[in-house]
Amino acid sequence: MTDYKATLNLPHTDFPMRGNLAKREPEMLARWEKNGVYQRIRAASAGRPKFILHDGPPYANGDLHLGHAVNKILKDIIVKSKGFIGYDAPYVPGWDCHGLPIEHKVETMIGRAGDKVDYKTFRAKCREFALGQIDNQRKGFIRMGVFGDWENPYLTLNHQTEADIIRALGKIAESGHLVRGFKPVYWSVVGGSALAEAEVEYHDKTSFSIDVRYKAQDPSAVLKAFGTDAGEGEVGAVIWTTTPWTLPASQAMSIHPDLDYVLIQATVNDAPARLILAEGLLEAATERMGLETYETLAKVKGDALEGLVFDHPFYDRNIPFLLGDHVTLDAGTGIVHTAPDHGMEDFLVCQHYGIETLNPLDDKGVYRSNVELFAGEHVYKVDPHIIDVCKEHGRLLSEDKLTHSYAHCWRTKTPLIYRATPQWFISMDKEGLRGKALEAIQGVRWVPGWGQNRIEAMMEQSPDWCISRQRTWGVPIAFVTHKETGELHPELPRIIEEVAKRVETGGMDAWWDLELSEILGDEADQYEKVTDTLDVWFDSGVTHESVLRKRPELGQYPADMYLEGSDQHRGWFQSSLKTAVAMNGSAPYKQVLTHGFTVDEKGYKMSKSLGNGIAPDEIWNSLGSDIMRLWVASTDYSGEMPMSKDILNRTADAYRRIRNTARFLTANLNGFEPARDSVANDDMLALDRWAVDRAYRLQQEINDLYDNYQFLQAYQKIHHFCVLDMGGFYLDIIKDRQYTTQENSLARRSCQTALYHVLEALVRWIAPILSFTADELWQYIPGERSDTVFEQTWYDGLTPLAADEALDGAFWSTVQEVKDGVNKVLEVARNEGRVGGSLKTEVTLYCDADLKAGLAKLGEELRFVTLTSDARLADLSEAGDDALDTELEGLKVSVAASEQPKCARCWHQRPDVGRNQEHPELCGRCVENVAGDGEVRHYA
RNA sequence: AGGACUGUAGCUCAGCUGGUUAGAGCGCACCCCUGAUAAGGGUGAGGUCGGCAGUUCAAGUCUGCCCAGUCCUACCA
Repeated sequence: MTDYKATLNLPHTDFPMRGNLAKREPEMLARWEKNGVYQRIRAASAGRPKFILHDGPPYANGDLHLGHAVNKILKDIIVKSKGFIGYDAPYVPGWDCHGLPIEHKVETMIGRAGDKVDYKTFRAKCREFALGQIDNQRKGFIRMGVFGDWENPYLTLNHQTEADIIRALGKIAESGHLVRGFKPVYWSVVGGSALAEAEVEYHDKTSFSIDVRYKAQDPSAVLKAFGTDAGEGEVGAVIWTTTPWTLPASQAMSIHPDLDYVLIQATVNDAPARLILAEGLLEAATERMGLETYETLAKVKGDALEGLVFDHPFYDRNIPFLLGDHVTLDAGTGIVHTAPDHGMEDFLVCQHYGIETLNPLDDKGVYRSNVELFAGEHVYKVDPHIIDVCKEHGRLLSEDKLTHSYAHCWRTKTPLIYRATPQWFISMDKEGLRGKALEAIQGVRWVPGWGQNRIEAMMEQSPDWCISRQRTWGVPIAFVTHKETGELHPELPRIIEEVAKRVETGGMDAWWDLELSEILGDEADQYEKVTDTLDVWFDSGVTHESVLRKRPELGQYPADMYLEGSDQHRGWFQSSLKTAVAMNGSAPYKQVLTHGFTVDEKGYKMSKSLGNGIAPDEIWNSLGSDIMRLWVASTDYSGEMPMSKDILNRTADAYRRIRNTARFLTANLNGFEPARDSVANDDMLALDRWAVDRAYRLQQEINDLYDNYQFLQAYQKIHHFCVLDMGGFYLDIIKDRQYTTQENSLARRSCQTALYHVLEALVRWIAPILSFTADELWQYIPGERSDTVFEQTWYDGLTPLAADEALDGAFWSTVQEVKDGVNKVLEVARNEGRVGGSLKTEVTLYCDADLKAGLAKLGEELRFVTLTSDARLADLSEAGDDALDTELEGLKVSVAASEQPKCARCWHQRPDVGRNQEHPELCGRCVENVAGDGEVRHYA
């Protein structure tokens, strides 16, 4: 038997079937770095319209987790796809470098600033630490295939950036949005410093527990509010507290608007007294106060009592009833003594009612000289004295001790107090920032749309933004204030600029080292430097100023897009918006895209304790970054993003399918030189023109999907194209023609031309997502081409079917339905054991008139579409019992095993096999292909 | 506890303004092929559309409640 295999044009390529990505990706990264892919893209896209995605800086601490990966990969897909769409889309990654977490890390390494090491050394160490973290994270981002200017990222710790942050602060101050105020913070009286929430530990502490009565100034008003005039004796409200030391700062009492409050008749100190407290705590409270007999006189909702005024237990001070949702029935009396100096909720309630703080305690926890009765006493020791004073005034209703969990300083292990301290705020309302911000929100495109509601709600409720921190590792609030008045120096802009210039060269230490006389001359001794640092949210919040405007390759305001996790509505989206509106009166972004968080396959968040987390390096070291990227693209980022080993494996399956489709296309371009062998579209066979048309149409869809950030849809379309249009139809059909026709025949070159066009398109479609694979594939496609696929835009060599095309899209759609019908009938026969492979069969298609006329257009080539050795057309009316219905109206199909001899070359079973003496094992067309002028094909 | 979002076959997703037996791909099962071969082709089985109640002639699609999950309310980035 002659070996005719050698006469076939079988596919061949060196593009490997298996990605082996974990090994190959690093090689590709090395090549990209060596050839400067990012710079090449910049050069290739120079002059195009810009699309600026401004990077939200991750915090420069900790190893990368999947959330980082999702964020950076989404950004990368956008940046790359915008490139293919035709934009110049530079990407400057950034890092957020200041702040408490780094400070903490460094503290554990070298000790506390101002204690074990001096501040300057401490800051230097923080800087060094942050840079180390950045290096680690950067390696990871690069490994994920994210393109950007990794050599020159923006860092909030760059001297230039620090200087610009200070300038931004100055701008905001100039515009009048900045106010100085007070705010309670956790304060360590032993350490003499403010603490962040993260530095608070909770330990048991024994405190005094007292009930105190506040006397109504106008009893009749209270009675009226209760709608009664019953009872006798003083009218008073009862509060309960475990912090008697806060009573000197007591300025109000809070009640809940929806709770029921009762007025009871009781006896206190042998005198009749009427007391107010919450009905829900009546029993517990009266028992605690030892009120054995009492009588309820009236009951009313809290909101009916708002504004009633009482006397302070021992000061001449008005104490009003305020309404607050924070009041509960957990303990006490349902009436909360309210000292804005010493509680966050107290502070907020009072702020709402316009009650300011008193600031009675100094840094060491000692009452200031202006505090009556207790001046000079220490907060830790004053409780008994205060209780005595209450008793003397007849205000004390109960006294006990209580052990409870209480906030302690993590360093000194001493109890903490809340203490109102002077702070700098960006006011939401002083200059109408809130209203302007809400207006700016309207002009932004929020993806998905609910992001707008979310940020609007936050902006509406947002309290003034406290931007000052009593920390070491942060950009200094470079203000100079008058020692007596606390007022900002009138020459603020000049001072800011003086400082900024120094910081540009010397870093933030320049501020701490600065002698005021250098910039203020003789008046220096009247002023002092503010020692607070900026909230790190301010650093990143003003990158629209310090980075977006400043970097020449960006140089644009506002950015086209900000893209972060949904938590950043509260974070960066908001801080950026506030600062931008304060400085420029507009939003810093045109579009905001939000993604959800990663969860496991059951929808639970990833956590160490559940052990359900998957680290990015696990993925890129096993399956490869492209699989991780494909997972990102194939997951709906608008909600939770489930991830598991199983999901990853599914993703890898899909990857292989796309890769193998590309590989098959490549393999069939073996020997094809596009410049030499391409066939003009008009000369191509009908089916080949159809394939190119499919790609043409799909490319338009894909362009729009990428352009609108619908990566999931783009991925699915690409995948379906590979599976359905190509694998299940086109490629299956053209194999015969590819393999059997003459190498340089029109039949084959037409097909190769189509495959080439499809491949050129496909490699670009997948590039934003499967960056490694696309660029690997790029090297195997014939023809002259750029160094990387990323220097390209979408392939422009695709041609749609002509409007007057005889075999149009609808025709081929019908052919696919016919093929489905044949397959079903074939499968029936196969299951009955009557037939095996489709080439061993002959089919008869019984068609109605329309269908028959249509299919007749394919003439003798119908069998190549059905993949059978013979395919005959017949009238539907001729169908016998062996013809089975199909899902296509007007089509019945019968199948029979072919009786004809098998051609040794093309494996079709044809009656003309053996007619040629020279090639007795071949069918007619194979003889023609092997020894003649070659078979002619018209359609398929 | 409040605010926002999510919940359609084992997995990833479609299901427009409510209207025929809820779709696709993957996976799975079975079959074919062995000239894409650690590939390829075909057929098929899988869903009380988170649950309950309601509006409606009609609900996956509207309303309410409930359940589960995620993010934010903690100044922590």
